[in-house]
Amino acid sequence: MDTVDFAKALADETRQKIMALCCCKSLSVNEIVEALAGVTQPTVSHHLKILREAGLVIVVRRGKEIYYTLNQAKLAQACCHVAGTFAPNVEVQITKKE
Amino acid sequence: MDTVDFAKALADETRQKIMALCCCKSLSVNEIVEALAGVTQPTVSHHLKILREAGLVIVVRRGKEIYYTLNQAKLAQACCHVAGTFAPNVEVQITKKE
DNA sequence: TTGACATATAGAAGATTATCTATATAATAA
DNA sequence: TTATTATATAGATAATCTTCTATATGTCAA
Repeated sequence: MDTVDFAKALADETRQKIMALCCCKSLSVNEIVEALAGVTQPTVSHHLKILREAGLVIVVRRGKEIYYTLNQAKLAQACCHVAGTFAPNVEVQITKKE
Repeated sequence: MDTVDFAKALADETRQKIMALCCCKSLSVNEIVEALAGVTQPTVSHHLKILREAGLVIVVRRGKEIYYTLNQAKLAQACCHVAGTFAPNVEVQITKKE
């Protein structure tokens, strides 16, 4: 992924809250809306779209609900790519996966 | 550093060009302006201010000129922090420094 | 001190983004 | 099919950000 697109996807507080929420579990849009408290459903959908287009979330439909999960591997990879691009003298690596 | 501030500092194409330019060498503001070609000096100064406030550049004055260098260590550290925050199941580490 | 050069800051204009309300689309249940 | 629930999209508004021009500040040399 392009480093500018990646940085832009990260560069919003609400989006980072959403990322933190669904980084380790699958949440439906409504669950995210409830967890955020103070943000409307269309706003959450808007942010999810940006994360989706950046390839940072995994999307699964189950019945009426759509579940979002942060793609940790993709995110870690993008972080390493940024470090590799702008800090070539520092070795940043993914050392272990689960 | 806050992950939102870090992401915002990265989230601009011109800023990333500046980062790439002075990631491995010290450049004066005018040298950056010349290298960018198409961006005015005040615009460059504006972006350098944002990078400075994010702690991502090292600033040294030599005579009339002010030299900027990207702080690779800080940048790599911030990348690892982002990965650690949002991808806790992936191990991203600084494995070697120079 | 004055002039020249390098960089920063102020303020305005235009572009992009975040957010809202209203509404459309999709899936399910009755 | 119709009603209900879940999510997405459209369009408007406000805030934020990028960029410019004009100007101020800082440094050095004459």
